[in-house]
Amino acid sequence: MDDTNKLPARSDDDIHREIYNAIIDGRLHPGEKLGQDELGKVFGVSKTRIRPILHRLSDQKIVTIEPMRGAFVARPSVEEAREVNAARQIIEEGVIRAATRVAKPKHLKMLRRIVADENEARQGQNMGCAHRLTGEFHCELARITGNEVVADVVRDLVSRDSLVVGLYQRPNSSACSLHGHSQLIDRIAAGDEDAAAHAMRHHLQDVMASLDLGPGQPSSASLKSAFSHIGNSQ
Amino acid sequence: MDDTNKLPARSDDDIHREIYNAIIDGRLHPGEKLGQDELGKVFGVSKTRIRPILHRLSDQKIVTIEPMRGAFVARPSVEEAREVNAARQIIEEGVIRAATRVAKPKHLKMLRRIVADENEARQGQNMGCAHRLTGEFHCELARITGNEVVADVVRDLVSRDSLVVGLYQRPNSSACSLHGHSQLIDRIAAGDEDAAAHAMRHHLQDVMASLDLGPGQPSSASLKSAFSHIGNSQ
DNA sequence: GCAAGCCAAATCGTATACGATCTTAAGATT
DNA sequence: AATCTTAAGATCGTATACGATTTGGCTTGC
Repeated sequence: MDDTNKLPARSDDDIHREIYNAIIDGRLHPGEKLGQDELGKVFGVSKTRIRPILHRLSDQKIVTIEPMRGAFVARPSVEEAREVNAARQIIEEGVIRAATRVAKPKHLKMLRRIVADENEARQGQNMGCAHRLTGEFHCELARITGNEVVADVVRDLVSRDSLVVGLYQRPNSSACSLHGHSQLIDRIAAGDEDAAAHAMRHHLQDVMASLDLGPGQPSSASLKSAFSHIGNSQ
Repeated sequence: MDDTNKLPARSDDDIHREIYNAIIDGRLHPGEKLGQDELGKVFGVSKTRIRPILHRLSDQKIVTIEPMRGAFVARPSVEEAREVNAARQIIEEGVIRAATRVAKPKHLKMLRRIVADENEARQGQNMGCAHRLTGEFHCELARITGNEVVADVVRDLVSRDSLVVGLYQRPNSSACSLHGHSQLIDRIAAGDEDAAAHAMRHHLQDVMASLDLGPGQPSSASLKSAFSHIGNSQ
């Protein structure tokens, strides 16, 4: 939407965001190889600039780097999935408590709008967009605290969970998050901190329970096609 | 001297940790310049390997990178200090609640031991060690949750706060944390989640209040002396 | 026919080299 | 004397080049 006819993304942050989004949006699948030379050609730069970006993604646990083997889109294990979810339960409890204390009507409005958009996307069978908005809800909730550090932490966790959901989600069982989100908003609106915290924990548990924790298989797609919108031919 | 690479092959993580610890322990002061060539000579490697490490430290907000200028030890502003502290209040509330729910006697024992060590260090005027243990207490508290993701998040936040404290701490007003930590342990031992959360918020507020938020001055020390224990000549 | 070993191709990790940009300091002008 | 200009030095950012390691296939032997 923003980078249509702009020739190759220039800054390191742009390239980082490009790969990041490609992974979160599911255009690059878990397990897929991210060759340095190949990515360099895609973005029209040398692999010297690609390497630190891959390491940064590795720090974010979005990418796995195997020494002398290369970088791959992370394929979180079931154990890691459980741990990230548990971390979200712990951290987002503090977040929703803080948010409940300071939430104003405009914040609630914003949250309701996200839920509405998510509902709309889901009705339109636009599952990718709906999935993205599901994460956006939690990020927006963190932003209510007015604390950017907290927002960053939550965003990182949500990103990792996006990978998990993409891997282990059952075909058609994700309507529960809509009800969960609405319930969270109601609790916040009521100013009931304990109830909101309780609802958050259960909401995240529900999301976890809705997953199919059998091993997901990485379907390999073309790397170049995922970045086709950049329009840089080798 | 024979610099024919007889130092144990240092991994990037080792170098990262070395610089990281030097900053957290206060051997490198906020604002100090971290030249790529200079650091490369210190560790006996090329700046090619130093650069990504500096970027990684920049992601952790421990180092500031000014484009085309270089890297410097981060000198968090008063505003950033407040934000990190606020983030800790939000996140560590969730942490201490989770810890209270699952804490076992051995965990309490570990926490009390850290407080004892901290007290001992403070009596022995070993303020650097005492300061480090103050952070260690909060990290250990996070580890009680059994969740490594949470522990990592807390460690990052505590690290950033270490820089803040090093910059803005008043000469001799840091005994309050001892009482605060003991109180936290008591609340956890009592299994009173709400009281523990309340105590945590106030503890972190107290730490913040004990700071002198006048501008701290960066004292520039020699870069090589900070890594003198590595013993790499030239 | 199958397994083990070796060689070639590919890819990664690091060092070196080079152009770009900022800083510094000296010199000329007002 | 102060300030603007300019040139030299230093440092950063990137590309290229080279050694190290893995992979996959082919040969060889059983």
